[in-house]
Amino acid sequence: MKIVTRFAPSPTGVLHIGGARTAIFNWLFARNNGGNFILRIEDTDQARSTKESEKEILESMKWLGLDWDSEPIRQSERTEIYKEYANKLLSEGKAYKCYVTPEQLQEKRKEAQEKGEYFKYKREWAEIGAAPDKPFAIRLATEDAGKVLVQDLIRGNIEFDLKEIDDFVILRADGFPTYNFAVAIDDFDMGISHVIRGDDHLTNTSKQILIYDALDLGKPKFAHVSMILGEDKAKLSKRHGATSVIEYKNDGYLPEAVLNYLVRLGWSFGDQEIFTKDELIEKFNLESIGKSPSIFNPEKFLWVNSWYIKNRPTEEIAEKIMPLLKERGYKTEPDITLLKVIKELRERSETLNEMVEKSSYFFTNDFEYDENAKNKFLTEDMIPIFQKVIEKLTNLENFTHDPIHNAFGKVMDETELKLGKIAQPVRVALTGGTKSPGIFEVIEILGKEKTIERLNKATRLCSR
RNA sequence: GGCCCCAUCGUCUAGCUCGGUUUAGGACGUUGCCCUCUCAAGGCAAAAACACGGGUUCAAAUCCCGUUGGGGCUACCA
Repeated sequence: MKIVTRFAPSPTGVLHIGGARTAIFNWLFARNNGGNFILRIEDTDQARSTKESEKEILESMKWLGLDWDSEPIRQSERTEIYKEYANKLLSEGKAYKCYVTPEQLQEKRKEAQEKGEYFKYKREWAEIGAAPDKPFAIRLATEDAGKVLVQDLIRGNIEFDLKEIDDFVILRADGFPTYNFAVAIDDFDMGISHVIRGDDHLTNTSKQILIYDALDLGKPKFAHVSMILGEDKAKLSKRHGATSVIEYKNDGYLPEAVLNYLVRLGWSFGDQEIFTKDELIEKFNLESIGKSPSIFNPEKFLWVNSWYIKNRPTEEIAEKIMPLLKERGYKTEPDITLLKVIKELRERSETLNEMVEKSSYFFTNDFEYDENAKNKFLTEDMIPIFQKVIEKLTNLENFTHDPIHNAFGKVMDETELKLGKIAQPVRVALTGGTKSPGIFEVIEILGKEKTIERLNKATRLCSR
């Protein structure tokens, strides 16, 4: 059997963390089995669906490296297909027209709730307000007793009692299918072999099975994954901070890190934490997906990202960081200097954005001096020492790490000061603060001209 | 409320399918130490969990039942 999976977002917002993980699981399962991965846009809710949102979801998918086979399919363009199936059910008496308006139903529902009663749609209401020209919805005629069995690859067999299930609407008065109907039809029509989705759809699955049985269609296999929760164990939402893929992209996360972190939320492979994309494709399986919900942990996510910041090729980091540098007005090219800056800063940054923030003094002379650092380290007694450093560095022909180190050694000998006593003030002079890569590395990257210039400026700041 | 799902360190998880090999392993975070020109990175170490109660069994984190807790669904939304 050909493995075909799908990701079916509704274009009513951004691609969020939970949706992204569902997409990743489906994509991985398809790729692992040499199958197809299909993207289906569930835009049957005309009021809430937007093109912009669809575009953004597609962009997020591309950014994550989740490629799909064949063109994305939009449910809004398939209404005729749904109608056909609905009519088939109608003609077979497995579905019927219902003229009760949503408003009338809302009222009945409210009444029942006020009496503390369980609300269930009753078939005899269907004809209320019936007239030849009145709009109607189509409902599936379901049995009153019996069970529906959901066979889940992750959770095993789950039974739902039919007395809990309404004659639910499959085709709305506006001619659009409801979610459950469109999904069932599409999954069949598109030859989906495995439906991997959040367990918030478990009850929907029972309804979809009812549709398949009424139509006598073959069913896909189902795998319901537990949801991703926020730190307070509530469903992940905006108030838990960033929840969309795009936000993480904008915050300086790498797509590999997002992929890696999310796939490990609910799935594992022994003790392994870091996976390349190829490894994931090779190792991913449904059996190792856990049943319990997982809590989204920003700290671990940050750690995964910092791992990729440290380990991705320098050229790749350079390419990604250049637009960010440009935004700040730092003219830069992918030259040796940028590569050196990245080499030093990647050990100290958890995100690309942080790396940019920490790199300003490499690209501009116009950086701020930290007030405390200035007061503590740029003091009058430093003037002769800075002069010695300037003197030794000026004489250097080969302005690289080791000669610079030697130059400092000479200053240490002559002043009888320890390196720390010299390096820290120099650091403040060159970077404006007390935290930076190793001082010899900083000096090498800055080059002779800028280093001397800044030491001179610092000397002036010392004499106040 | 009803129905459904879930339950190992604070968090992600290994182990559970096929009960003994477990003083329950790894990772993030936390704390301490080492390294050290600062900050990091790195190394080493520590604290930290089988929700509870019953069974079954010679033996249970592993199997069964219940309780509790958490989550989801309960629309002519998806």
